[in-house]
Amino acid sequence: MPDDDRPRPRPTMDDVAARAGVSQMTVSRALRGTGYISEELRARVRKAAAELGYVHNRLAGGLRGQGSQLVAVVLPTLQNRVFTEALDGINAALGATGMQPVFGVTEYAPEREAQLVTDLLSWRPSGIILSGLEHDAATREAVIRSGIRSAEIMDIDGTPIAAAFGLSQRAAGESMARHLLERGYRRFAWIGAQGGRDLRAGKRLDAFAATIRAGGGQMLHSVIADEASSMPLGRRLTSELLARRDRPAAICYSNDDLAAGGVMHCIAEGIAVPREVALAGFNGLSFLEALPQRLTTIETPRHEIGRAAAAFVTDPNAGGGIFDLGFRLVPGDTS
Amino acid sequence: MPDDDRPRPRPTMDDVAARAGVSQMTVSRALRGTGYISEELRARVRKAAAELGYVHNRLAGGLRGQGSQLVAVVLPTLQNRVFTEALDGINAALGATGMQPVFGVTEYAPEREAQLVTDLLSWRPSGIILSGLEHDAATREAVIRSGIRSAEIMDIDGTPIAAAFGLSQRAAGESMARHLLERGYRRFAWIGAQGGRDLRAGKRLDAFAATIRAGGGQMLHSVIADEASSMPLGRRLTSELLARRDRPAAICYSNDDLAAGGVMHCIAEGIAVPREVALAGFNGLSFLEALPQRLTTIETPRHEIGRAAAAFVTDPNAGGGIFDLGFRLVPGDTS
DNA sequence: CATTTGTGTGTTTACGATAACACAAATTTC
DNA sequence: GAAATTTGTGTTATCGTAAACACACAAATG
Repeated sequence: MPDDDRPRPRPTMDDVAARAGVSQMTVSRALRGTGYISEELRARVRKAAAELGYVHNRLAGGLRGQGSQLVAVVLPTLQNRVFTEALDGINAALGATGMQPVFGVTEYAPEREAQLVTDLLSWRPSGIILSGLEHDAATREAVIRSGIRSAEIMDIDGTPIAAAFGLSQRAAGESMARHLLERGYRRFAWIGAQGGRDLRAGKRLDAFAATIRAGGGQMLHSVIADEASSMPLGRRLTSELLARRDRPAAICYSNDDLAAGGVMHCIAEGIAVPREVALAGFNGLSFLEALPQRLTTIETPRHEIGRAAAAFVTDPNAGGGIFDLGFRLVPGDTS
Repeated sequence: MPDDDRPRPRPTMDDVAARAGVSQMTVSRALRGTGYISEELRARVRKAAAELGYVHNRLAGGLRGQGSQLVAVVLPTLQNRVFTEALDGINAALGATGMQPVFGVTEYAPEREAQLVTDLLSWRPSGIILSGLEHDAATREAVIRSGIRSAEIMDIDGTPIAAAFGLSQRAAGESMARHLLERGYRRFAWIGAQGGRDLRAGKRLDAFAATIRAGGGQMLHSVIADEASSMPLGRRLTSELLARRDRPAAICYSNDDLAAGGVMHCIAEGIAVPREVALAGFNGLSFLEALPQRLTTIETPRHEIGRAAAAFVTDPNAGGGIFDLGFRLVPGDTS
């Protein structure tokens, strides 16, 4: 076992240069493929680098050069599929550019967002992707001062720092309300989670309730649990709601996890959906397709939102603005 | 509007030092809170930094100092809750240390893993977290040469580079098989996904099948779809499987998404579970609790696995080895 | 044939922070 | 009261890379 205890320093470009018999700068050019360089030298350098086990040091590169080849991503949570799918989209788009995401999670707390943005900016990322349009003044300020490209995802009802990619949460809430009114329902309830910290869900609820009332319907209940959304929570809240005297004819959930939980409750209790009570979700999560009862939901292009936002922040020429990637109301079974 | 078009350079510690009337080194000490420094100066420096909107440059810090305050994380996919939950655990543990995760996704392709590890190592992270114990020789080599702390998560059946945090996938498969045999089932089928690229699921299947056979049972079918696992896929495969002549008495799925899809199929078709066919999943995803039919599953401490792995790589004194965080078989309803 | 233009390589310098060392002044210790 | 320690601050060297500039020499252009 040829063991070597001292943590000998990692090889640098100078070491590679010495081995290949060229200058350090030539190594830099050869490995990055920039500027003019002969094929022969390029091969020699690559070989020397491989033999030494040379690993590029992007800290040094980023310090000297411009961008750091990192993109900062700030998400409210990793427990909601919506954000992990958006992250997947971001990751997919970055994969093509050689950039890497560094990320942080706020748990829906604005002050953590501010702290996180500061921390992430210290990596001098080439871009930053935030969730939603509402931020602390400090957060906005920090992003603007940084001068880097920014994108805000999921919501477009507001004024982005530079660009917003998502859908109109208000329009989605309104659309759902109109659909249910058209189907003849008049007595509604809403079930949500995250204790109102999810501002996008709040916008949907506001628009939903306003449209319902304007259309002659009633909002009987609006239950927002403090905990994170999940199928079990949806099941429990539905159970509680349906135990009340003034049963709604339709329940709208702030997302599909909750709605699926509602379906489970109805299946378990033998409650006919949608005859006895109609259920509607939000997001179009793929597992809805597997439910025995097809729910009404609104499909959102989460992956595409992430992809587009990442493409935006990595393209220095792309112009900002509001990018509405739309949504699609998917009607559920009527019997 | 005092607008300033030229992208004036971001303030550095020198600027802060000038404004606070101290040396640049004092600024470094004041902001990091290292060494001796008077409270008065510390306050003055903080104030100057805030006024200038100074943002620390960790590229420079990392280059000169040792660690880069980054932890590299390599996951096979973001579409499986197991890994996003582990990521959440990693993130939670890192939050306490001021480190940030940089991550990449391999899509279960070993060669992408090798590339990704090289890319991530170029950030000179203080640690790296990989998924599973099977890697390309190049990947292992790169991690070892880097000299940084590493942890491998989810699996412990094998030899880790430095440390493994997870559970014995074989023991889990065996445990499930024994449980089902005890319940009297003898005719089995297995449903999986990811076309066998998920090596951990493969280990579970091997151990499961071996135990079933040793216990006098038969493995009638073993269906591994090529696509990613999901509830709809589980529903489809279950439907196909149950349409065959030689129906199994029990179906074991490689994870809960697939199993839940199976439940949905049975509910929709009016097939009694577990009387007509028993179903068993793997992972103990929380949504199982919401199903009308409680399935047998094996709960795994995914969040804790992530947390422990992150704690390990950020603690320079922690000793390596195999850390079995266990699993728990949760029996389903029997009627 | 003189002059551009393109190709290939080397030298110098700067990026922005931290470690290591140096040195005063204020305290404590014996 | 001298020596040792603690506290507080500054100076210098350095991390590993890439931009900027310089300089050869070949081929293309007029």
